[in-house]
Amino acid sequence: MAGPEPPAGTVRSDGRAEAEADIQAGSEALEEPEGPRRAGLRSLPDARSRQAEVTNRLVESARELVWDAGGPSFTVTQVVAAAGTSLKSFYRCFAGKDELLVALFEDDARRGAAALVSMVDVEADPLERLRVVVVGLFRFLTVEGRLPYAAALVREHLRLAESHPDQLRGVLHPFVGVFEDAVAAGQASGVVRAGDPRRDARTLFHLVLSHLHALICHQIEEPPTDVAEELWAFCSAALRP
Amino acid sequence: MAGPEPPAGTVRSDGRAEAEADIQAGSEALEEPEGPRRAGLRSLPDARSRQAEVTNRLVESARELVWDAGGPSFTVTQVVAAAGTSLKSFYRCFAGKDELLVALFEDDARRGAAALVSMVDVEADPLERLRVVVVGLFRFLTVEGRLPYAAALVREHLRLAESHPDQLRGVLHPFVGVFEDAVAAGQASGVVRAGDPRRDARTLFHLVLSHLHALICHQIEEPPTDVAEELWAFCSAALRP
DNA sequence: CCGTCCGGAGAATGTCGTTCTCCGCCGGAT
DNA sequence: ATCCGGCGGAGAACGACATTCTCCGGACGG
Repeated sequence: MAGPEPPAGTVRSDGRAEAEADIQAGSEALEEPEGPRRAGLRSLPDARSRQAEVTNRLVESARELVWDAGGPSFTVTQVVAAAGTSLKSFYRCFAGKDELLVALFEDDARRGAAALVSMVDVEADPLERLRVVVVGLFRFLTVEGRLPYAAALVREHLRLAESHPDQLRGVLHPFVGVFEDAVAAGQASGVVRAGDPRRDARTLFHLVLSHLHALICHQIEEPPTDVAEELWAFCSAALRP
Repeated sequence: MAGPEPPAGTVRSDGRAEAEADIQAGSEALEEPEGPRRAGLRSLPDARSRQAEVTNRLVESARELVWDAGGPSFTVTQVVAAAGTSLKSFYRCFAGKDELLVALFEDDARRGAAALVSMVDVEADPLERLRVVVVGLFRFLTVEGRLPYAAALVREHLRLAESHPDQLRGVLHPFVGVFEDAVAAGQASGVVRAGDPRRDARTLFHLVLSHLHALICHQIEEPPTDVAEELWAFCSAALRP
């Protein structure tokens, strides 16, 4: 995964894939020129791809553990056991547990944003598109057993935003980007009041996460579908011209 | 403010008394009747007040540690050292570190809500009162060096909301109550659209916290005052009839 | 003065993240 | 084929903490 550009996301053919370079710390030694000087090593590319392979397996295992433990309560030892590798390898791939979580969230943000985009693209009306972004993200995170997983994401995301602010900004960018595009499009077609699209996007995003969290903590008793609609009612009122 | 609850606004110099019953687990033995059976003990009331005293000192020490460490990174050992008591006493007062945090937040919520109410009460116009609630809470939490403290509050509040949902609901009730009152008053005088005041109150509250957190994590670069005004612009748009 | 209970000091335990050590193994050099 | 150097696995060691447990002194009713 350290390579210049794995096809990983395929989200949008445009940008927003470059966050990767920032995400993985701990692989600083990799970019030195593989000139004839170091010819004696086992092929560098092999080492890279093996490491990328391990990294992916670690992230996958972490995802599963978070999924069915309903939180990042998993231990590093569990992750490496599930990934069939060793602690040493883990710490060669990530600077620590938090870095793994960041990588996991980055992966999820990419997937989620892709899913969201595909939900939005079937709509033509700008306002309807915006609605689908808000409600769609909410629904995407509340389907079936994904709720506890989403809870972990919401909670840890706040913690990580404080300890790794720069990386987190990059991680959430795909999501916020989708919101931002939708808001900007709404403004362009006059169905959304003027304003900084990025700020509004961030606000909407936080609103979705807040409601999600409230739902998880049983501070709200209504069914998710209703919550989603009420959320959208609030947002659309706030954004109407 | 929801029915049975004491008026959130008044800080009640007594305060704190009945909350203890909920907060401190681990003192099950205290409520047995002090009949002649157990006459041989040192006076029960004394024991209670001494314990309450210790509880207060622990909470105070925790507040200071959170304050100048900028987070709940303090250790239990530090708290008891600062409070001049022992681990044993700590665990007699609280079931664990989290319970202490809950008690701390409860205390702060009461103080903050009181401060908020006194800020609001100088205004007469319902919409203006609502504005002061939103902007006032924001400002209250961003003054001077309170920001890191507020950060800890926001972050841990989410974590605790998952592990102690019932207690947290009670803890935040004072705050949300102030919002709820303001929203309801706004509805009554027609400056706020119809809707469930409690839900809207919760949404506004979460919006304030989200913006606060964004500010803390440097996801927003503007000065706090501007953020507060933009926040209110969003909220007032969402709530206008 | 005595037994009893309270509460302090702090040692012991268990869990984790993180680091460190040892060692087998594989590919290339000789 | 044999030797060598480093990669990676297994997992022990370490350090921080929360939480529990043990011991002990001292106060207080009898």
